[in-house]
Amino acid sequence: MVTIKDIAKAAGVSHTTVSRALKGNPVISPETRARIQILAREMGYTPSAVAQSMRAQRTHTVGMVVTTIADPFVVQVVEGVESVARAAGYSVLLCTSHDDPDQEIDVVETLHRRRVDVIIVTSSRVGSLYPERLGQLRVPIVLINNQSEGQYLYSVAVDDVQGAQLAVEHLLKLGHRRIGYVGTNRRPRSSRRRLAGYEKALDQAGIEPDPALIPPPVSKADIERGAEALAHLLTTDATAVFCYNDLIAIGLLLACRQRGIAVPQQLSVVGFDDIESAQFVSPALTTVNQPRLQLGQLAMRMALDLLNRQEVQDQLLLCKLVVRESTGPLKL
Amino acid sequence: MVTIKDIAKAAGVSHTTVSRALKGNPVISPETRARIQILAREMGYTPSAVAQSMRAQRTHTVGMVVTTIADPFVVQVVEGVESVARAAGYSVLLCTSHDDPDQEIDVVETLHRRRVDVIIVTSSRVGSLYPERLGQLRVPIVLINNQSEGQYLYSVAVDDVQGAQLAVEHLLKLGHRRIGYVGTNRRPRSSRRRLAGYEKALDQAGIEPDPALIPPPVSKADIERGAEALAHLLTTDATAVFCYNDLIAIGLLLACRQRGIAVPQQLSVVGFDDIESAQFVSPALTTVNQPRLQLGQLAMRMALDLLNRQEVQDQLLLCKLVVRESTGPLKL
DNA sequence: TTGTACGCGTTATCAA
DNA sequence: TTGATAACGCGTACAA
Repeated sequence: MVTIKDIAKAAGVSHTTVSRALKGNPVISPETRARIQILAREMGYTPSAVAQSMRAQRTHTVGMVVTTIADPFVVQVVEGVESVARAAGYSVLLCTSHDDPDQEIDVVETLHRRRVDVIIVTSSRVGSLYPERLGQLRVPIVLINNQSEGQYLYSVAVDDVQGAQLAVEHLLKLGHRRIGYVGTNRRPRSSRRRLAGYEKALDQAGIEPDPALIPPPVSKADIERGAEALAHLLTTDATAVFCYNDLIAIGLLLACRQRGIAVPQQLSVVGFDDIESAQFVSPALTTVNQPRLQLGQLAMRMALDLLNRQEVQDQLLLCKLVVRESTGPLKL
Repeated sequence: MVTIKDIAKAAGVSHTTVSRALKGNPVISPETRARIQILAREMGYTPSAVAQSMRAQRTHTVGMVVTTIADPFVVQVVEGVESVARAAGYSVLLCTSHDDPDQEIDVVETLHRRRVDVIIVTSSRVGSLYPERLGQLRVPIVLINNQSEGQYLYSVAVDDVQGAQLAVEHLLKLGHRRIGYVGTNRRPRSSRRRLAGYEKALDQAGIEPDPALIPPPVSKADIERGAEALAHLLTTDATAVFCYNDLIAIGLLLACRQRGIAVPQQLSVVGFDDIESAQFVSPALTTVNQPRLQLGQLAMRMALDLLNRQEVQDQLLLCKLVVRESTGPLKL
């Protein structure tokens, strides 16, 4: 690996001069600067970011912790983070926690060991776990859609309440009155919030929420959760259902097809997330779009602000309703 | 940030002793070792990977270059790489090239500057671009499903020919004789290979390939490409079609629904990749499964072998056929 | 058993 | 305009 010392030797100057010449320091004479720059190119020199980090006590690296990359939600968030990061000269260290608090702590330690300048975590549970350790680390942490309260933390999140309201108001406008909600206990906090939005919308329409229309959450893969929730709802008089996310909604749709239940004629279905598959299922899924790319971009911008010692404020992003074919007017 | 020197000062020993104590060097007396380890924990010490990299001339970092994370294909490959990497004590720097050769070169330079130990690139075009520079870098590069030939490079790929053969043989077994192929020019190399597999399967069945059944590739988003290809095929007597990938196949399926063409009764459709949406579309898509997770794992293992100066050999992975509902027997 | 000194590659400070 | 030196944090050869 060629270093500035190698170049210095070849040019017959000190490595200090080389360093200055390469960064265009005006104190170096134009001729030597040019000579050294050419030499550096010829020798295939690339400055060592490791040494620079060592010296500057800054790595220009952001640690990104996700539950799993396989989650269609996560993908675009990462994309948003990466694009903003790279534009600002930062690189992204990607780690997965597999939704396991222990692994989440483990990767946060790894990232700290690697001296990342800032950490971004999606759907975290880390906050409540060990605040004293976070205090020790002194690494700013930005949470995306975090599932836990905590100090030392900054956050960017989607407005779950507002999104859920959009979904349920849409169903109400179509004439539905008996509307179910299928939650999850794998994301307790946002599931509670979407439930709150659901109840708020019903409340504003003067409808009393009916616990019978809310199948108790079970810990299962989302697709099966949807099928199972359908079985429960069929024992009720529900004419529409709002699901915690698209995968659950898709599982429910597939179960409808198996059981010969017409969507939306017999049952209207709304999801949440707007993942890619939502537009391809049949009928295409009406859902609530989370601005995922924006979520990632905003998180990274907030991270940059933190690094520049700017004031930052927690952000709440609004969702948009995407009406497709899985919802229709109430049939009497 | 607390360093071994801080601990040394607090313990009244030299930083050398601290260093040795913390890595359990048996030359240190058990009492001082214990004392120092406790002290280190209390002070919240984490060794600096930056300094360690500096000293060891090794970063234990792998650079991963993908076209875009949004590609459902890429996701699992990254997952495979990350899991093997982390198990081996490596971290992953993730970069996107957006399928732009310039950006691809740019990120490779960035990764080199950061002194990653090895680089993994998916669907690369980098190989042919600047072999002399790659020779300078001296960073081993592992390519996944690469689209270009080149030296200094190691590769892991899926057997496109075999996968395509599986798909077409399946259609032949169902009685189809007039089978179309919808390729792409965005992945020229693997599209050519899948075409080769298609032709090979036909050949073995004693069928002459008919160029009329192969809509000329156009540079468009995959979904539209599928719709457009269907329009072309409807002017022929094709009874089945094999698509370069699932997104094209899904686009074709959606177009069929719009035009009222029954799948598989009037047209059998096969995709390639087995992305998540393939199981959710209606009818569920018969497709060729690429072992994506394995692809990523294998690439990272090969990377580790390279770092340990072991012999490595380019690998070709076999695909599996996944029969769902979009293919059926030829109707006479 | 412990400590001293040095180097990894870069940049800032001070001196010439 | 250029150079010598030190420092970032760690690990190791060598000395005590």
